[in-house]
Amino acid sequence: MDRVDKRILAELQKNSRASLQEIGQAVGLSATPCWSRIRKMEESGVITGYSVRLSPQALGLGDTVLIQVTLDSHSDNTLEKFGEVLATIPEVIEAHLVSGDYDYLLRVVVKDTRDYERFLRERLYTIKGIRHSRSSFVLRTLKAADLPLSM
Amino acid sequence: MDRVDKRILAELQKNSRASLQEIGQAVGLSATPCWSRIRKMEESGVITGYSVRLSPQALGLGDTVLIQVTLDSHSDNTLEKFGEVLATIPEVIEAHLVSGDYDYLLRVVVKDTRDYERFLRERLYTIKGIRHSRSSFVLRTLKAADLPLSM
DNA sequence: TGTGAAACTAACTGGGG
DNA sequence: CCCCAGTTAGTTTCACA
Repeated sequence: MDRVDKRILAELQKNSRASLQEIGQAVGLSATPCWSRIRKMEESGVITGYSVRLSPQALGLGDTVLIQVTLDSHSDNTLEKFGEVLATIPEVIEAHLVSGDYDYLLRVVVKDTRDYERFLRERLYTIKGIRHSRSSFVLRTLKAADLPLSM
Repeated sequence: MDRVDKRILAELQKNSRASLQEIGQAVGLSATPCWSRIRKMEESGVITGYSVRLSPQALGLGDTVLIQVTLDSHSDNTLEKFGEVLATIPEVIEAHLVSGDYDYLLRVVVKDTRDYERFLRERLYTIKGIRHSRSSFVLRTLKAADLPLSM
């Protein structure tokens, strides 16, 4: 992992379908070494896959909500069970077990506020063991989630 | 956007470098219609780009921290300024303006807890206008961030 | 809208600096 | 390590059902 590898990753973050020639051009190398560097990073686990960026809005998912969840109990069993239930809920696209004031942070996508009300009623409030939850609607997103490669 | 389009998107979310033949196989179509459906979704804005999934750990970014930030003032100007400063901090990989108890939720990646202490001292606490911040370390991530296509 | 073949472009392999 | 040239595989276009 040198400076050139990081620049290649930055190019792939911008557009993973760019040709090896385009990437090579951007980092000042021919296609062949770019290809072998990328392969090495795939093998070493730096690159874990290739994905597509989708517009939630265009898919009819206009609202993102961040939910802080506090559980009744912090036993291994309760945490495990809660995680398993979350895995089955499509609206929950992220779930993090965290330290601090609450236990879980969820990221949920829904059509609109009406749909969110349905989500709470049908999905979240039917889960046993939730002591407390607190919702925050995302009003604006200022930064997306690419990893920093300059540090 | 029909059922087949969604299945194509699901395949691309799993692996955006799969060949059109592989995608076609998965959705029961030949390569050509897959290609034209993908092109249409690119043009209509459903697909906004192609990216690479990287391992934060493999890049030496072992800790993720979620920070709730409350600002002193909620004037347009303050919010704007704060957003501009955040944009320049590489450790901040996500920033959401939210409704509710606090104003911003940040997602920050750092090497370790020592590095987080540095981040707080050098980056976050030097920003004017922060009334209060509350950090939660991510202990475990149970679900990643692909959009649901089954709903 | 779909299929299948033809033309084109990019990914991959190996030889040489 | 890198470049270049040749081979293989994938993408894009087109004629037709």
